[in-house]
Amino acid sequence: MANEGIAARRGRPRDSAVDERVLDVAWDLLLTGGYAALNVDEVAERAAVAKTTLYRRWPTKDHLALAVVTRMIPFALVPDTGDICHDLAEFAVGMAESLHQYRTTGGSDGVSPGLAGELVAAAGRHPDIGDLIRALHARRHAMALARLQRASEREGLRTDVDHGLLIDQISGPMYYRALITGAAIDRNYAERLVRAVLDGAIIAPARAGYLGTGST
Amino acid sequence: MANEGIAARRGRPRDSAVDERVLDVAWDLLLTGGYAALNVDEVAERAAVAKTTLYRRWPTKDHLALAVVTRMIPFALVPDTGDICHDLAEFAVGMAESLHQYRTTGGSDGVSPGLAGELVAAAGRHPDIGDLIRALHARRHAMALARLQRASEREGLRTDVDHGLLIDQISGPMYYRALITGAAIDRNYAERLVRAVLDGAIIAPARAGYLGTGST
Amino acid sequence: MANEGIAARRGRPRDSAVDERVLDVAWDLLLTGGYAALNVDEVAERAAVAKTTLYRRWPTKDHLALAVVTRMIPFALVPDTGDICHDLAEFAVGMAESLHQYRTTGGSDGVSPGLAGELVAAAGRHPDIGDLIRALHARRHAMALARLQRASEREGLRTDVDHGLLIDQISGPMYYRALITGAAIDRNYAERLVRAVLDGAIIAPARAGYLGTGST
Amino acid sequence: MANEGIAARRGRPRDSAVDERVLDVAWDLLLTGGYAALNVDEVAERAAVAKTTLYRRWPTKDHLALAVVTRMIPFALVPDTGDICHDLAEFAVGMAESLHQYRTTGGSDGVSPGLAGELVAAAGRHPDIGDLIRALHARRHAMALARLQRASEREGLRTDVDHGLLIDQISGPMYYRALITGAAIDRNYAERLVRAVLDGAIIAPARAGYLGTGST
DNA sequence: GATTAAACGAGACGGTACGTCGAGTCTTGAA
DNA sequence: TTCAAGACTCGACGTACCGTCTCGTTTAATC
Repeated sequence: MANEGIAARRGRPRDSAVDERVLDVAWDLLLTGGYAALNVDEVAERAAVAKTTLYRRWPTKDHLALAVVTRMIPFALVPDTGDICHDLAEFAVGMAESLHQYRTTGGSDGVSPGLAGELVAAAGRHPDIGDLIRALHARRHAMALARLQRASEREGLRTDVDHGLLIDQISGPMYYRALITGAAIDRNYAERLVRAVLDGAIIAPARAGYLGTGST
Repeated sequence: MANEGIAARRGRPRDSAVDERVLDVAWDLLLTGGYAALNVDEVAERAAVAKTTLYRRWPTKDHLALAVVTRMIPFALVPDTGDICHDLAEFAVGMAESLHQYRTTGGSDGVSPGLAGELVAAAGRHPDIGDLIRALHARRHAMALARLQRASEREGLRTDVDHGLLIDQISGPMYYRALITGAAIDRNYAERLVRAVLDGAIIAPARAGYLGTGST
Repeated sequence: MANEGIAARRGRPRDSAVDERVLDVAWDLLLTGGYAALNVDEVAERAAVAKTTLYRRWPTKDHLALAVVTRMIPFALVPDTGDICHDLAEFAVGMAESLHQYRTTGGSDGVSPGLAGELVAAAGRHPDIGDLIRALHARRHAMALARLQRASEREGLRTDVDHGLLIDQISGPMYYRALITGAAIDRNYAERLVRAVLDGAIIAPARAGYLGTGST
Repeated sequence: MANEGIAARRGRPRDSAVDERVLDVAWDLLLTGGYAALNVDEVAERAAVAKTTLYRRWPTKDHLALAVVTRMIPFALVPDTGDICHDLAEFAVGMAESLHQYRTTGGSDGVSPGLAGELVAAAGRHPDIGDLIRALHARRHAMALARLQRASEREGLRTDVDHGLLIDQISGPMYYRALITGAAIDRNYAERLVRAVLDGAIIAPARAGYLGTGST
């Protein structure tokens, strides 16, 4: 997102320390007071950076916010331990943790969508931000798809179920709760969700795997 | 949202025509230019209403937007025809249609979250808006739960599946696509989703019901 | 300012207690926070009076303010003890005291014109208020003129000096200091002023009168 | 009022053309409709200046008004021709002319205090405006004092009269009439006033000077 | 006693302007 | 060229306060 021109360009080179200072400050503001507290002037002042410099790197406050967030909040990845139940559950838990972080920035009440909501809105305001976010999710989707593919081949996942749909059934409820209903998204919910989704999608033997039968 | 106290209220009563004019104008602006075009001054002027009056009823632009939207975009309800597959599919389709409307206000590209994203952000900015939205969804959730309960009793829905989770698995992906991935949410997707979710949740005979086997 | 038509009018008569309550409250607000604190809504609420009622009596906040002020701040009159020096000095001192009161409303610093300035502005905004104020001053002017006339006849005041001018030379500096320069207006200044003005206007014997030679 | 730092300041320098445009427009509005017509939004628009820029220079509408006025209405100075009678008369006439300008802005009736009244009120509302105005008058006062001092030395002005008081006796009535009584303040009045004040303050020979005996 | 005229309390309403906030651009001088 | 500083534009928001209007209620004089 920042710079990296290849050929040594004329003139004074960009100070890479700037990126760091700015993103740190911005993250701090986001943590403290949420999106509303992310004020460009404030960021510039605290980071001892000119607004010009700032805008040279991020064309918009929204872009800055996205940069901060993608840097600080890990994007849930899909592990591959060989146990699809376990891996999907971990995937869901990672997602839950990310979303929880979004929720709790700005001293929020833990129910409101918080930062995540603002980023969704930002995606609506700036097509390129939308593209970025969608690309990010597409990457994750592809990763999950690949994992499911391997599960089909090795772990008895039914091949007649729509893998994409299956991923939606896991990711969707997480975001739904985070953004809309405000319901809790913890490890317990993540695991129950994965179990429910996989139930019926896996041929017998796998059913007795990692997640057991569990109860709420 | 407006008034209707029962006991003879003192003072000049609120002019209910104001609500109508304002909401109409606001809706028009939203349709035309999206959330960014919803300008309080403009609304006031076009509706021939003083800004003070406007702020007396909706304390914030966000509140006004929510009012407009809840009035103009029908909230998907859960029908009850006796066929749970069909009913849930209709429910999902209704939701899809609502979300599609959110997406396409303001001449959007049909991929970005559009108005819905802004409302989610608004829910994060104003606790009371969050509460309202959550209450709305809770009402819908309860309605769906009741429908599933009846399905357990009459239509062979397995009783050992978590009904709440089941609803999340339907609503979640819809919102996920609407707000995050930008993927299409049409009748086809809605039906596939419901089929996938119910598959395994219903005891044999029902499987051959309304939705058939279908294909992407 | 209030009412009391002569012939008993039809309908409910005005409640004279209202005037009192309102003026008391208004005066209190003026004292506490100056003209800026004189808020019509606040007055109405504190006096437990409807704004309608209030506006039925004083067509404007400015009118109300004037009413309050003319009720609470005594208008300097011209005494007649037979000693023109003494009487004019007392007159000036009375004026000084009134102006001091204006100055010190609203926790002022004692230099700013305070309430008096606002009333002057009000006189500029509403012709009728201007007329009222001018009439008030005209009345005082006439009174002073009459006093000077008697001084001409009995106390050796030179008849070739312009009495009107003489009054201006006394009143003027008082208001000038109160409204413009912020200089002190106390008894000392009042007396020095009168002495200076009368000096030369009075035939010898009076010069050794009430005010002596004084210094400062 | 504008800038003029000496040391080369960092950052974009203030555009001095802005001051000019704004003050011109504001003056125009004042002339046309008086203080009530001095509308910040209007000024900004007509001067093609952002409101923010405007408020950066004048923190308040009142401050702007004062700036306009001090720029456009010449402040009466004290000439020195060697004839104290003549000079003071000119001084008074200058003051009269200024005050007349204040009175006649906004198509006033020529009796009400007009703009001057509003400025007096402004001085009461904002301590710094009061300070500015008082400083302005203090400067004039000092100038007049100096002139009187020279008159004492060269023109036979009695040294035992209080020069400050003498100035008050000239300035005071002018402002008194302008702000309070609404009486005319023309050259004739100014000259009569000066004559009356100096009469008795000057040792014989000077009495037959510039102003003669005059009549109303 | 019924009617009627006016005052009153409460509070919504219209209108106008003010001052503020924040985003993003532009113009300097210095590195 | 980049950077720091800071002025500038643009646009909207929310607030404040004034004075009017519309109810329903109360008080008294009149029929």
